[in-house]
Amino acid sequence: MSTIKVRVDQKRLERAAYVLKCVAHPVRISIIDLLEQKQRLSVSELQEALKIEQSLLSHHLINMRDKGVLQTQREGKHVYYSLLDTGIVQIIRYISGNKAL
Amino acid sequence: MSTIKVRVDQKRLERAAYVLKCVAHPVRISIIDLLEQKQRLSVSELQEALKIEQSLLSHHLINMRDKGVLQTQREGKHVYYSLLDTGIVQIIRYISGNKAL
DNA sequence: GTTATGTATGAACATGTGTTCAAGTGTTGT
DNA sequence: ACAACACTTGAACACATGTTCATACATAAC
Repeated sequence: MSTIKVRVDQKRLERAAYVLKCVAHPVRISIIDLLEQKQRLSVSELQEALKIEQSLLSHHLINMRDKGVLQTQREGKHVYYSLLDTGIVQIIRYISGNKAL
Repeated sequence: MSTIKVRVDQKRLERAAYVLKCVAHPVRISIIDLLEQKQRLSVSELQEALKIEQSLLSHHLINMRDKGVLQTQREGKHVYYSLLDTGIVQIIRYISGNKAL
């Protein structure tokens, strides 16, 4: 009787869930998709593409940055966001390219 | 001035977020990990491995089944769960094998 | 300085999610 | 029929999350 064990330790599990949660939202998936196409985009460029309220977008962006998915650079009035964790991209690419979905 | 567009359509976005949400939880990641190791496991076997309350486990399992990630077969008193969507496995494998996490 | 533009912040609210508990359904064995 | 076991269900609650609105901050242009 071989007992089975979870191979991933608790910390990794929590971290994995944390990252996945951050991706599991239509708006955030869209943001990642856009940033994969064009390395860096300002908030207003993203807003133009997503057509959502500015403050809502800002909340999502800051959320993603705080979780280590995005990074920012200010340039004058504009703030440019870009992908930091490229692993996320692979997940999105996999998911959005999956016929089963 | 080339405007950028989200490449994934709304329905796929929602579905992708839906599936990812279903994975974005420590207990559910563990369940997937266990079911990858051993094709099918009964609720009590899973409970033994996860050491969580039975009804909580049941809620998670049914949730995952309803979302098309798992499937069930009853055999006598036992109910066996197994993975239905193998794509999920790849995501978990990718995430849990990611040094960056 | 003031104004306009781009972005962030915080409170408030609605909604969704995870968990527990108590009770329910199936199935087997006696 | 009854008890014992394996699992499900639903209500209740706490907590997290998404959204909106109004307001604040930062930079540039005048």
